[in-house]
Amino acid sequence: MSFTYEYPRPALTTDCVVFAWTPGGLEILLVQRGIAPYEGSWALPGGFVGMDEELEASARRELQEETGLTDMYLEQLFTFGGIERDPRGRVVTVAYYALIDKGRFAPPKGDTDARDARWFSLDSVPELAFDHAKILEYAIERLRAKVRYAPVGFELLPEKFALSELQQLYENVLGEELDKRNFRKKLMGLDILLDLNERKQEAPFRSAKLYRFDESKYRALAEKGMNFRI
Amino acid sequence: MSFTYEYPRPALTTDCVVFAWTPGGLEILLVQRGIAPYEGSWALPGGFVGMDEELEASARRELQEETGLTDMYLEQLFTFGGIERDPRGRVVTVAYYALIDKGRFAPPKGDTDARDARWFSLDSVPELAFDHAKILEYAIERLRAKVRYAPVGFELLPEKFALSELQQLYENVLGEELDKRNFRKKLMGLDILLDLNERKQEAPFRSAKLYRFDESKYRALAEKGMNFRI
DNA sequence: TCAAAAGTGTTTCTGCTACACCCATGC
DNA sequence: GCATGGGTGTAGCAGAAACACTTTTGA
Repeated sequence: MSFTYEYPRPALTTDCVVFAWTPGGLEILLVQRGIAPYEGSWALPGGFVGMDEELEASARRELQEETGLTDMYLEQLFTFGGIERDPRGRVVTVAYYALIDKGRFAPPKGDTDARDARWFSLDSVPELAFDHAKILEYAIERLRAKVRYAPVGFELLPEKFALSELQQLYENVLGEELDKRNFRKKLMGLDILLDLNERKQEAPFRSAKLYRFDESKYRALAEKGMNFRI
Repeated sequence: MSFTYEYPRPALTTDCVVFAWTPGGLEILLVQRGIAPYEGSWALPGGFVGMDEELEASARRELQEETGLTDMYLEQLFTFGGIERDPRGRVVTVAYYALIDKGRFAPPKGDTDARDARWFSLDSVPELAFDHAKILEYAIERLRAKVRYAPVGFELLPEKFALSELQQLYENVLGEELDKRNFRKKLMGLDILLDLNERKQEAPFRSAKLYRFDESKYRALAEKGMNFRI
């Protein structure tokens, strides 16, 4: 089967930078390519956009296929269209980034296109195929900017989390230390955290209170002009 | 001539929201389509991406061809890929927005694809072809956010401008009134305006001092951690 | 001398920053 | 009883917001 057009068309793909957080820091999900070009190299999960498929749906489908992940926060990042970015010819890619709670998912598995899929700590990312290093850099920059003015950090945590976990997450994303008292004051002052009156289990010392991000409350307050700023 | 591929490919275009400022408020540039679909309707300037053309270069070329504008501030906005957005079939568009000093250019002219090109005040934009109303909305939102933390507003003014013009511009973009004294204090405090020791001509009353945005000074200060915030 | 816009300081308030100790728990 | 992270308040400071009058110029 083949498809013919009057004018040449670039191929169109989506690629996705998937972030997760652990107490050790931020991680991203990479797949090892099972086919040329860059066979054996690590790359962002992604693939060609179907003809009847929305761009975001394409990104979600690729993630599902290559890594088993579904239902995560996903946001369009930037479209990369450099002429030489793919040796197979002109390929334009719409890049997305995703934020997931790593605990929600089984360890990812590869598929036919992807031999293997693995988490990498952000400070030990291998060489990446194509221009994926540039895309990753762009994604980190965006995430760093966005956590400051939008409540997206919660997407990286389990539903129930301790304030110290949230603070650590922010420190990892922003790359700077934050004052514990000021951080807690700020978060509590925003009035968007629900105190669950539960405590984290299994600690060899005092256990931490657990909170949940109250999204509907956040929305209501945001309407009224409150603005999230960390 | 025709081009054949193993898998179907969406067509790829760029479209551009061109903003300019006048004392009457913000304006955008629209072209009247000379060909189907939506023949006769007003639309954003744009067109198909060439096979050996960077995305941004495509947007610049289309603007040059359809409106005569060159060398303006241009930034990628978002990629719109809705399945039904173009009746001719699947067309994905990478949207950009541009900021220009209207005074630098002759009144725009149409070309073959565009019967006519005209400026429209933002509060009297006609019905737009395709999903261009959505793209416009997105661009306004982006511009509104961006002028607060980056010195892009200057792109809409002539090289030499009065502080009151800058303030009016900000009021138009943000849709709110600003205090004159606080605005001047803030801008002067940033120390990125060069006092030209000139005054605006042709006023039937006291003439205003002219300033120029000192980009290299801005960059130097930005490096050192100063942050532009209005 | 009037009309129109340019230009200028001070006070108040709010929100950010800096900073150190006691508490609860499991071992 | 000790090691470990959890949890708390206050004072000082900087930047934002509110606010009104004088100056300059041309007609």
